[in-house]
Amino acid sequence: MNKFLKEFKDRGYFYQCTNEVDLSNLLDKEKIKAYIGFDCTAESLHVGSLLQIMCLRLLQKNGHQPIVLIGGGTTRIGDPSGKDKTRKILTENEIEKNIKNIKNILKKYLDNDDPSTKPIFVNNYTWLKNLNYISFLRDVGKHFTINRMLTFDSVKLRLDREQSLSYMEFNYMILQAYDFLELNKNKNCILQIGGSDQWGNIINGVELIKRYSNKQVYGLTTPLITLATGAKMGKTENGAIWLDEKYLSPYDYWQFWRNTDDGDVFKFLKMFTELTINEINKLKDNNINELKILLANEATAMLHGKIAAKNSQDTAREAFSSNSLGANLPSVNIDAKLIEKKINIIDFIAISKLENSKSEIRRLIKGNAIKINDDVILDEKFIIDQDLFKNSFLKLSIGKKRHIKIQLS
RNA sequence: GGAGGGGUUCCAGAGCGGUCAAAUGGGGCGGGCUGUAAACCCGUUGACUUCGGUCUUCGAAAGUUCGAAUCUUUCCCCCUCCA
Repeated sequence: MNKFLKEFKDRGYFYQCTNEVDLSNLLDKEKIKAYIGFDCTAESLHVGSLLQIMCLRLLQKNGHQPIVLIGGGTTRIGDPSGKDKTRKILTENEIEKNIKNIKNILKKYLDNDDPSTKPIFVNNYTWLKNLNYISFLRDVGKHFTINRMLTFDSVKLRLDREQSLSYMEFNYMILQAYDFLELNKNKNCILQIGGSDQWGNIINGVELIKRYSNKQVYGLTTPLITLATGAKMGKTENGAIWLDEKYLSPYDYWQFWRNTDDGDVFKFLKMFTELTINEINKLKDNNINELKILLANEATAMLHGKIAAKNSQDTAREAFSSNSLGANLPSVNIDAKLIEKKINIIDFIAISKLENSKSEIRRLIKGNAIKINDDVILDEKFIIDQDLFKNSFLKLSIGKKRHIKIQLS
């Protein structure tokens, strides 16, 4: 089997392929261009897209050139795959802003120097916006039958559940197929990679190119990652695990990986680090918590850099082990004048905006969840005074995992 | 356009004049056990509180009533069937 494909499988990226044997042979013979599309509904990417990003890196490592398609056009329509409801339609400004953010994150992950493998960024709005309806129907639309379109999950599930599907969304798969055709014609792209939920959209592209240009192209999908607990990866109640440090600090990102379920550690080491499969296999007997730290370090370093990863590890050790104050803990500034007024613990936490409901803070206090400098606070009327600040820092803990540095200013 | 069904707290989903800040389940949060894991157990889950209570919630508005998520009227939205 082709080296790229083998690693793709070994790392657990593989779910389905339109024609594995032919693709493998082709990859042995030549360097290709492959594309992955990212939609720009959200302001940033989160770990849910990380597997796709890892695929781009793997392409580059094997000398292939990734095309990153940003769905500026299709985001204006909304992919019905896996959705029960029509998505909210974003404004032009929001979309433009999102595209910029997403691009910046991807650039962090990809090698932008080697001219033969550096990513080609394209935005499908550039071609979709100029489509002429009549000629599009005649040239592209004639290759699709409604009969077949109705059989695709993205459409079928929506109809089966008696959820409405607008004509606009119904067209999504045709537009994505057209993207592939466009990239094939103009960039000689012959492979599309995507999540397993994209399978329908991908084969539509493959078939369209076959009918339109009589060319053979390929599709490859990655599995939907579910956690050992069965939940979907990437979202927590506190929000998504963003890849942008504006939305999630490197420390919190590190913590996300550090808190990986035991059953997912090896899977994630393979998927989200670039340790070789051999190296990973040799780790079988290591302490599971050491492995989680390794995972957190590798994943954080890849995104935020080695220094950030190291800092996060140090901070975590300090925050969790001793009475010391982690230097890199997320910090909050508070006006020194307020402390002079001797405010109580509830107001203190409320002012620092770490919780926005005083009732919630009261509940936390009742539940032994609040600590100041590692001492549990049980008294709602506890007064915060100057003496608690050592070198003008105070360590506030909310629950076992949230440790925050409060700083006087 | 006609006929029916429905909109309840994060979600699902009960309630159908007072005992309702609203059952139950899920999720979340906190605690315990542990390993910053899982499983399990316990608590909690509208806001404010001088911890006595007070205030705002059941699509929107108006009304009936001592009292309404529950009844009436109008309006908005969703779904199903017929045309």
